[in-house]
Amino acid sequence: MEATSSSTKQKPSAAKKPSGRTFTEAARRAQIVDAAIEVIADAGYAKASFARIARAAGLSSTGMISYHFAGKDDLMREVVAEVSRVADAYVRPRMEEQSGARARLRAFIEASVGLADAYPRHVPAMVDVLAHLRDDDPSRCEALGTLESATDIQVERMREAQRSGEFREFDPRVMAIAIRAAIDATVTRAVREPDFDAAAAGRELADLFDHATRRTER
Amino acid sequence: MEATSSSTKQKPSAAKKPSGRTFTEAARRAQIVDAAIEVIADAGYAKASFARIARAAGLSSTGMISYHFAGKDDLMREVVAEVSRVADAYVRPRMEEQSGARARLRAFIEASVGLADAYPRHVPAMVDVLAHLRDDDPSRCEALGTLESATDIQVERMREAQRSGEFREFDPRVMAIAIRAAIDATVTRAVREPDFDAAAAGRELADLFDHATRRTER
Amino acid sequence: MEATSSSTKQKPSAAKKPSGRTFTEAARRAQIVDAAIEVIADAGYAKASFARIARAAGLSSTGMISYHFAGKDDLMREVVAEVSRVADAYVRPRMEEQSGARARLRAFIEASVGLADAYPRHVPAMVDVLAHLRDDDPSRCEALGTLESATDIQVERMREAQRSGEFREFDPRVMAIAIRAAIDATVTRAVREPDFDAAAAGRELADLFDHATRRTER
Amino acid sequence: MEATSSSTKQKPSAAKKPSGRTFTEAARRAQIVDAAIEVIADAGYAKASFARIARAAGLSSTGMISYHFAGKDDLMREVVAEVSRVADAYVRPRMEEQSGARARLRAFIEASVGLADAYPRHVPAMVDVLAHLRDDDPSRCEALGTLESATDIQVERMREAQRSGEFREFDPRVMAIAIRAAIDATVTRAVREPDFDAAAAGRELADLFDHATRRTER
DNA sequence: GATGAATGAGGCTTCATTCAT
DNA sequence: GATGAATGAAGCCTCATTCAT
Repeated sequence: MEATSSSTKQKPSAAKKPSGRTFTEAARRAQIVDAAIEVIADAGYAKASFARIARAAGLSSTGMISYHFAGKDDLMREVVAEVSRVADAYVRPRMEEQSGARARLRAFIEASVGLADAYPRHVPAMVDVLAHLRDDDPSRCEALGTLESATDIQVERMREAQRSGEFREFDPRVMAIAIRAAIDATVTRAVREPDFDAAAAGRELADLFDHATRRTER
Repeated sequence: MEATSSSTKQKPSAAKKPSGRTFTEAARRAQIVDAAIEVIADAGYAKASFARIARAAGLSSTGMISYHFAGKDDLMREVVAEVSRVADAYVRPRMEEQSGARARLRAFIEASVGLADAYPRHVPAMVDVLAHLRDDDPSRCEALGTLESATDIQVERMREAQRSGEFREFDPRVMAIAIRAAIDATVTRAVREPDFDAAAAGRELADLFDHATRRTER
Repeated sequence: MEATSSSTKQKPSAAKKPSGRTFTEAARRAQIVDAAIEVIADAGYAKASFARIARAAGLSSTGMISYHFAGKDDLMREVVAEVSRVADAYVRPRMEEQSGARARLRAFIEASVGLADAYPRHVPAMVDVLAHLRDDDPSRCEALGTLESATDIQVERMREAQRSGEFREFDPRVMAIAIRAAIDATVTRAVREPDFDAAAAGRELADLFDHATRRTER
Repeated sequence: MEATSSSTKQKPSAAKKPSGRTFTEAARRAQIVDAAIEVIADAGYAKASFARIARAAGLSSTGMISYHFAGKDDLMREVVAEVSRVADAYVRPRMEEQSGARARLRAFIEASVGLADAYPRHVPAMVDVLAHLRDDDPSRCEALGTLESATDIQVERMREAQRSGEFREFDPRVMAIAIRAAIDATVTRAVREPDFDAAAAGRELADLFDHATRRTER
């Protein structure tokens, strides 16, 4: 996972060492990551300074965050990882209890939008963080890698459904991008606007992409 | 050019002198806005400091920017307005030469994605700026207002097409959000990845939403 | 020689337990001092933080250093003391097996430079530490005291050789400063430049100060 | 505040020049460099923080230093350059009015030590800065380059005097290192100890190296 | 004894903005 | 109008040190 060369320069104390992490340290890290998610979702990445995050986490100084994370990159990487973990844990089982490409795509979309109700801040936070990762950013590789692979899996699934005749012919890559973007935008909207019915929007979005992907018999 | 006419609608509190803008002042503002678009697209909103923008504009000091704009908010508002203007000038005629809701939607999508080739930096810059506008941000109202109204117009158009039977029944609001998000994500991708065929992706996206919106006769 | 006796004079507030030091505690202190010497010689005093030293010593936290030393001053004092001890143990016997002021001065210089081969890190580390001791620094008195007394002894020796007619008339204080400075600079050079012949430089330096001090018969 | 700059303020009656603007910046830089020299000489490099230097320069914030210098490296490089300039301006004419290698070496040493009276803080500051330049430091190249070339020139001069028979045979490199180190140590001592007679010490040092270098048999 | 989490001061740097020229 | 020097507030980060376990 962190096998890439970029992470070799990190401090041993801060770099990912799942094994050598104390329980209390893991707890603090989780606490800080949660606070970061909250702040990013509420105030935006640009204003998510260590000072704000520390305050949200009930810490007395920003030094504490630097103590537990190698730097802002490290924290943001962890934010992305945490949201990915939560999203995966939420979405995957809901997908897997369906069979057939259409039903699974629908389940994927509805579950993804459903996250807006279950974890309202996670998705906006992650979208915001990812929007700020640039090519020159060394942390981009790892964080986006996780996401890209998720996209790749979806592309592969859709390609298979095309071969089996369940889906019509289309460019799976463009479709995957559109699905992802539509979900993220909808979730962000749902979180920001109180009277936005996320569940209904999820069904609408699922309908939308069902129509967009299914084989049209004429 | 059309620069002066559109900006006369700005609130007096935000803009300096809506009507009595000198020609040279308008030119300077345009020059700075262009530089800002370039910097935001290349380096991201977070790194788009006055210093960088001034350098990109060939100005000798950041004071010049502060002199011509009421603040960073004002500049960013103008960036959004400029991109909206350009986008509208590009997309609208291509839409209007079509007739029928389906053809017009297709033209809208293809033209919007086509912006990636015509003005590669404009759309990513605007997406980046809008991602940073928050509820507490006073400039949000106006900047988003422009965008929201564009969305509203599209929602209304789709609703009409539903009434006329050209489009199937769906929530036009969710659809509009999805279309916007998909376009933006595709354009951003197209700009960032050199061997991404924007025109082909535009056609794919148009197909996608054509399937998603059209009346399914069964 | 003055190894133990010198530390018994430390202020009670600075040293923990001058006399009643456990064997393991002494070992820990020595281990830390060695690590400090290594880090200072390699990275410089400015970068010799407790964190770095702890890592070099194989310790898991900087708290250990604070536990064993009253503070950074205390550690640095011990570094100086340790190097002094090592240098004295190396240089003194080589001096004492010579007789006559000229031979002894030569032996002193050659042995001092020879330290660069025997303990490459000790002398640069000490020079670096001493360069950072200032008048307002409370640890200056003691650490420099050790060194000053060494200089005083040498001054006295040279004065005697002047009285006996072996050395010409000169200011022994200036001479002592020059000898010390030349040795330190040469050693530092020798350690930093791999193809610097320390032994040859030692002989050159000894020649230099032999010419500079001996009675010139004309 | 502008105690130093007032002396440099020349002909204010002159019309504004395009270089006058650059001049004010140069004045500020000089002011900051002077303050840095003062602080480094008084408190040591380790404690020469931007905060301290800004205070010594009468500036309201450390941001001002960052505004005028690219970073701490840049400032320190300028410190070294300034001291080199001053030292050269002081030493070179005093050397060049002498003829013969012996007289010139003596003039060089006496003038170098004489700097302690003329510019008491310059030499200690530079010695302290140079002691902190490490191999990994990118600014080392330039700063040390200046110094090394000065040493090289001296080495060449001594080599020539050896060929002409004025100097005895010795390793000019070791000699140059020793001379430099002895001068620096003496100057530092002279500055720190109020009742240290720098002029006398300079003569002593000149004697020392005269004996060390001159051809012995006459 | 030893650990490592916590602290808070201070470091350098960047930023948007103001103001005298 | 234009310039660029000055400002002061954050920003992130490192440090020596303390303390409960």
